[in-house]
Amino acid sequence: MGTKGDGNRQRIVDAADNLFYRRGYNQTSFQDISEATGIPRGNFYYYFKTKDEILDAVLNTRVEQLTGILNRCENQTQNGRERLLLFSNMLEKNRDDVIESGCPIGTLNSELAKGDPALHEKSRQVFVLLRDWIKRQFVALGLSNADDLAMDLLAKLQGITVMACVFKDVDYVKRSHQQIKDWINETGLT
Amino acid sequence: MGTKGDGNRQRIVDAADNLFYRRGYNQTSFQDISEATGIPRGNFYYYFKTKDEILDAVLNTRVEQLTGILNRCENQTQNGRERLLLFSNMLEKNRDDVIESGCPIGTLNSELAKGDPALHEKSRQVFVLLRDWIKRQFVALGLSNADDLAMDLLAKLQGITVMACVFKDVDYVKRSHQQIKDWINETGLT
DNA sequence: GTCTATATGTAGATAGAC
DNA sequence: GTCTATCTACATATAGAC
Repeated sequence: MGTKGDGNRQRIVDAADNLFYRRGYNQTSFQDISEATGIPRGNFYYYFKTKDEILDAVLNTRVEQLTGILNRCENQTQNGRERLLLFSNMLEKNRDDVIESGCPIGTLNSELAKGDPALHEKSRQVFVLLRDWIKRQFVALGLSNADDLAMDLLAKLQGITVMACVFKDVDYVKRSHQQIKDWINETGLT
Repeated sequence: MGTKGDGNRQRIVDAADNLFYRRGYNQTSFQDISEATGIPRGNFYYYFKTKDEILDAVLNTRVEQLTGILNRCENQTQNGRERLLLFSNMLEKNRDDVIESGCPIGTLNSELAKGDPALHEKSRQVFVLLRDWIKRQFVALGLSNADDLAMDLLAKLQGITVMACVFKDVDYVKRSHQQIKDWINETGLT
């Protein structure tokens, strides 16, 4: 509700978002975020009581960003298949980051799965959002196994990002994204 | 080369292997390993100079274990397709652990990708071993795009493990492993 | 609201007695 | 070879001046 500090609060969240992705949550210290923003460590506690609360804010931001992406896909076409292709194309733009650091939500989820279950649950919500949106597109195509297909598409995307990060192979990523698009175009056709 | 301490050394490696999988490398402390083994912290430095050396020993153990698994698959049949199915069946047995903590080599790779490149490179070698073995089975089937198919199979497996760990859904894992087996059986048939 | 100084805990790593 | 005591660095978190 404040007016002045909100800018600083968002700068902390944005820097944390980036660092949690590139170095991981546990390996990102307050000092790292402080150096990235120029805001002193002690000041963080004016906006957040704990590091967990920063993570919570980061995940909220990611949900908002993903919602924006999905809304843009929805606004461009009414056809479920075309929406899925648009979404796939948007992911493809992050190719270089994926090769370097993996999928932002996938790797964060893997990391948090090994620690506090409450944190893991929060990170899972980003996947829930995405799964439901993909499912709705398949439902719009009249497919009865829409939820299974949503899981399959997510698994394909996650599999590619893991392998991309392991082997750092641009050509592999290009080829695999084409396979994804082919699969979207074929799926559910008689 | 010693005679007495080798048992303790292996106990440290085995406990670290398990903890690195369930909690992650960075989140596993010497105290954790100490409590798991009953061996005092300070004693570790008789066997390993740094924590990185423990990781190195763990990765060597994993390479050996994986080599053993692959050899067993090779000894049971000469047919590449059947070997791949045997391997897939072996992975399926780890279903509960995968749901809880993900793929041992996949999640470790994701974690190490965000830190020291030298550590990441070591963990990548486990994937290289696996990729080459799968490739050889496709080559034995006379398929010219064997390496691409090996990457595709690895991506499928990794995608399933990520989603399994995110959503903790046993039925999803069962269904997906059946898809893998179907794919292995179809691939390369005219 | 902002910043410095500091409290408290724990990490990896070392020294040296036995 | 084994173990205890300890060093140094850095983590999250707090207190309080401005």
